[in-house]
Amino acid sequence: MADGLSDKRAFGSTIWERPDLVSIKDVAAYAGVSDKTVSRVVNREASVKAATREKVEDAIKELGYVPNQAARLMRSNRSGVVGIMTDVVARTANSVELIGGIQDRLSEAGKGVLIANTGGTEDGEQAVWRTFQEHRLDGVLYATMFHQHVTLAVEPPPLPTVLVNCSAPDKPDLPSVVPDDFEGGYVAARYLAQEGHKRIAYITLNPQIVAAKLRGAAFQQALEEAGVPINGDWILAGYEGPVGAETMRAFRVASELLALPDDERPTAIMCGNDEIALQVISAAHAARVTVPDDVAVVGFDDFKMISTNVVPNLTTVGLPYYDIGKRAADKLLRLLAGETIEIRSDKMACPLVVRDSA
Amino acid sequence: MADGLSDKRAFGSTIWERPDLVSIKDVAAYAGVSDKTVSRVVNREASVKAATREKVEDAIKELGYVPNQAARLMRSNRSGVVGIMTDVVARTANSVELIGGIQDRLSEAGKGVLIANTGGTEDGEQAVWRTFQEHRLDGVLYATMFHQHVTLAVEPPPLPTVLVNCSAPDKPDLPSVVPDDFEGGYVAARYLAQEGHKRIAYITLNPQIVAAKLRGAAFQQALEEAGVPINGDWILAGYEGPVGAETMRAFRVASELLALPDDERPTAIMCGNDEIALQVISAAHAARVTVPDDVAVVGFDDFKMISTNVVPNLTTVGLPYYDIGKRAADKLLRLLAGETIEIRSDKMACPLVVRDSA
DNA sequence: TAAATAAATGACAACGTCGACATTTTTTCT
DNA sequence: AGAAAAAATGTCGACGTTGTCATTTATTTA
Repeated sequence: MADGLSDKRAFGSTIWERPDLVSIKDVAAYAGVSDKTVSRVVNREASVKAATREKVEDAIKELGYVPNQAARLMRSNRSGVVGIMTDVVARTANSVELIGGIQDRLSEAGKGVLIANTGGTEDGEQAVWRTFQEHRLDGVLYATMFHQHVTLAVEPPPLPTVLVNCSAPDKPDLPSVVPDDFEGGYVAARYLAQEGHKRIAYITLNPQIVAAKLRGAAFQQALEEAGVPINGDWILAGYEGPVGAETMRAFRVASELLALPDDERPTAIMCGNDEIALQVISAAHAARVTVPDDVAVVGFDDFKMISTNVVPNLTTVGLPYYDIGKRAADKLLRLLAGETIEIRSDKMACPLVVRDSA
Repeated sequence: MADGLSDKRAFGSTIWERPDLVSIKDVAAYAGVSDKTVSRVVNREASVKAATREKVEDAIKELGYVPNQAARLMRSNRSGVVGIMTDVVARTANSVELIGGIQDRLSEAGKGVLIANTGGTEDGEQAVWRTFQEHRLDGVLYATMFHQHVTLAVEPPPLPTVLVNCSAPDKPDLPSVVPDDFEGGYVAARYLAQEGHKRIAYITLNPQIVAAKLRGAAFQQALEEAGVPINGDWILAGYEGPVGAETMRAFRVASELLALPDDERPTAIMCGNDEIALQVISAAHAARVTVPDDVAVVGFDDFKMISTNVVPNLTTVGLPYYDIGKRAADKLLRLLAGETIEIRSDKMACPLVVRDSA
């Protein structure tokens, strides 16, 4: 066998030889017309006689001609491709929806999509900017995994850019699309208040995170407005450690909360995200406290993998990542079309999804 | 305000004017050398005097020159970009790792990555193949969300292609990289047997799915080899409905299993994936059956979001998606380099991750 | 020091496509 | 039928880069 492998066909059809590429001129010669006429057919321009068009189309099919975008680009200097630059977003569950929304909107507009990871480093980001410029991308969507504040590695961005899920406080002119974490937190807390809860605890994300701050502020405001007392001891961090390397401690925290006597225990726990909520429900089970009868649990993020699989299904606040992606793409497209963008920072509403846990 | 918006600076720095692009000739003129010399500097070719190189590099920096990849491509007809074609994979949690692995390997090799979704339709797939050809991509990684059998919409694939997480039974020559679901199922079942379990149930994925079949067969073989009896009534589907639109029923199924008297109840439940496992654990809690003391639970897939957050943490079989991606990318690169690929279908081992639930 | 060799740089064409403009063919109108 | 207008098609060059080969400049050798 070792010997036979030198044969080109040794691996059957998986050896792709790179056929001499068919150009527009080959087609023109084959069809007996000029290259320009072929160009016209390919680009669906008007003034081509039906008979000619047919002749050309046959030739195209016969020769397997595929237009060379690079050559097109070279004339127009517009690639028709938009870049998505992410820190590590392309590796998280959220990102999936985000990118889906972006892709859907861009492909509607006939744009291609190029995804690149910066790896979270400044060097990485610079390299990506460079690649994007080399490929003459039309624009860039700069997306992060968490809602956070960012500083671009290249200032000002050398290509039209929209921030997605992040904002640049020192560059307020950069358009951005972010979730309205405040509103989401507010809606969730108000819901619990309206359901009659008077003893509400809150297990937070890493407090460093922008989203955590906004949600926390909303929690306080909603309860104040509803006249529900706020117990400072019941606002507890579900994670510990620095951003990006935190460890979960929601189970422990929740267990302590739930170990309180019946009439001192919180009747509702709001959670910084669904992962925390899962730990809280696990803790409730372990403590023989039933959800939602003894404690209501509200999550955040609506990670479907958790929220629809845990029993009881999670009542949670959805992060509209798909819509954020779509909106951001739309914004970039409008920017590219030369429209003036009035609203620099779009905040997308976070809907409360009521299921069984609260 | 409405009026002022016509002013170019109304939106501050977020109006990117497209500056007249700097070409190699501009740099050459500025540096007082020929365009070819600039080209040599840019491409780090040997024979350029240090003084000249410096002059040129200054000019490049001064003018902000960025080479135009399209023009390069037009001469070489090689884009240096690899396409990832997915059904809907870019929208699922698994895919995140898969794509990460691919990206890491490809960027090592200095290749770009272009991700495109087919939307799962034949038309969509054809459109993507076309785009890939138009951009003269070097090669294609054809990835699916589930380990499954596929038929390409364009036969034979017009570009060098490696299948990722799928295989084409009617095209055995197409290189592919898939998880070794059989081995994973085998390891999990054997582990339970070795732990002394004699009454083991299995709640499966949609039985249509390739992975489900392989894992099921492995379950049977492992138990047979271990001399553990197999109860046909305890092999139950955790989902119902057609592939892609199934509904979860693992909670119900598990609840029935767990409602059996203590000495008839399974002492271990193997699950088709971690979502099923989460429902099983939920059911155990509801039935006041403790995990793992009364029932051990083993998941599959190691979705971190579930496996590390539910308490007890899930013992599960990891799907090495990152490695699969990396391996597939590597395989494609070797193919592109003209190497002969000996092994057409790589099966990647699925490691058992022992945590607390079994 | 002149010739021979090596190193550095330059001139020019070509890649595939399409825009500007020119030319030919067809259709319409009188 | 002949002229004018409209439609169809063709010619040519430019886009930015690099390969080929030619030319200039610096270095080594006899």
